[in-house]
Amino acid sequence: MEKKQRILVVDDESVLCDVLKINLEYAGYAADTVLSGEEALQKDLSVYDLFILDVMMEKINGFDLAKAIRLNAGSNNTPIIFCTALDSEIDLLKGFDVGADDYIKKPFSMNELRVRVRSVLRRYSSSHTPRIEYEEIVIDNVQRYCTVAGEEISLTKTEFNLLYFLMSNANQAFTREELLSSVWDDDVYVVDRTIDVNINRLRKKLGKYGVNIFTKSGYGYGFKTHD
Amino acid sequence: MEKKQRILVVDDESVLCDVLKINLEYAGYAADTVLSGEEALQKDLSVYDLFILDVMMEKINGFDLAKAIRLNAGSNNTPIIFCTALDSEIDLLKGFDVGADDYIKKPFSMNELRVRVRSVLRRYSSSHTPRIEYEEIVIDNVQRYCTVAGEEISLTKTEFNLLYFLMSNANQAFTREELLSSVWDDDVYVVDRTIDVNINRLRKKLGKYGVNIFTKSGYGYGFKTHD
DNA sequence: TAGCATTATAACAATATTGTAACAATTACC
DNA sequence: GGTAATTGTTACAATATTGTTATAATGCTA
Repeated sequence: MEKKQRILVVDDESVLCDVLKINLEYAGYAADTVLSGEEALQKDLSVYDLFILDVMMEKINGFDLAKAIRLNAGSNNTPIIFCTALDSEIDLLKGFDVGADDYIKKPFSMNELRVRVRSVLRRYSSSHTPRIEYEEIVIDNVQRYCTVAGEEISLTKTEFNLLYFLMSNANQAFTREELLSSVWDDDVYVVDRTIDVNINRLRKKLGKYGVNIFTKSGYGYGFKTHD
Repeated sequence: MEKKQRILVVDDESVLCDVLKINLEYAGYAADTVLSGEEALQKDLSVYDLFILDVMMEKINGFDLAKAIRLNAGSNNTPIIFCTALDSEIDLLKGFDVGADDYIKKPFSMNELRVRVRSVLRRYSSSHTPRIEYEEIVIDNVQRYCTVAGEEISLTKTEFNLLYFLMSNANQAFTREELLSSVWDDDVYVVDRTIDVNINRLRKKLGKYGVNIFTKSGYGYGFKTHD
């Protein structure tokens, strides 16, 4: 089991903290929450892989907290996602050189959040799981090969990325939109049926394990490791 | 017409209860009031979307009541706003791991209260819960699975959304109109008997738990977690 | 309990979604 | 530059889902 990535959520609304914590943990991260910038600064910031900060908080606001995080040797490179309720704050954010890696406007859905978090972490963390195995499938992200029952199957880049993503997030269903934003580059636009085609290609190449890629009709796809 | 959100006010001052009730109802919520924690615990807590608790009450104080609410399966995620007269209690609240979602200091204006209530309710949405369980039924919005007694039952998109909605608002009856506007896309028009058919399909797939979907003749449907 | 209203259910039709092959566009590689 | 591999798109076939209707069953009220 891979080491979970740690996320610190700083928001003064404890409901939102709870909901975020539940959802992030469900998505496979280790999440801590604190209700203020002061509390955040008492923590050991170096252990986190991502910060999610509310912009508008009493005393220390999100911007100032971000600055403090940037000054801390152990966290000066850690990505930050801001939550904001107001458009005016977004403008501020963009102008502001505080190192916002992304922002998300309240109210947001948990799906949206998961996509952002994953995408930011993917950009920043070099620590991907190098190798994932499921039964006879081995997918190795360092050497970039995939074997099924010892035999190498040649996957194209897209197929590889898709399978790697699905397998590293096994037993979750993803919408086509989520897959697009998680597997494809941010700046390309492809129609969502493209995913179906790539799923189809993957299934064929996976042979008897093709059925492990499941379809949720009306929703999307996923990789299952059990029935 | 959207279903009104229900609020339970627990305060031992009956004048304050009345004032709160009038104001909350005026603001468009359905408000019930009780004068003690004991009375509160006799209610079906699962129908409420928010609790407003006085901290200082005889016998069961607000903190203990909150703990009880958190232990109840149907209300363990429901937000709580505490009312308190003393600063010392606020400090306690912050330190206390009871899941206070907000607090408001007495005396407060009705405006203040409405702002808090709206903000907490807006942030919190039951649809954010990744996973709901009731006895042997598990419905998981991340994996998009529904299992009954460990066995996956395959639900279509509509069936899934319907069950998820009913279970996340358990023990409430919804009219067909409400279900249409909550579960179906806004831009589709379907006749309301369609809901009966989908309810019927769900009941079949739920097997012995089919009876948990109750019919309120002349009104609509709901999901009950007890008799 | 009769009579009306409402709901349950099955069967069917209409729609929507997905699978797949073929092709075109793009990229990678000698 | 030419060739092969990759990738995205489209079209159409195959499935699956969804809504509607008709009729049976049940519930409600006087």
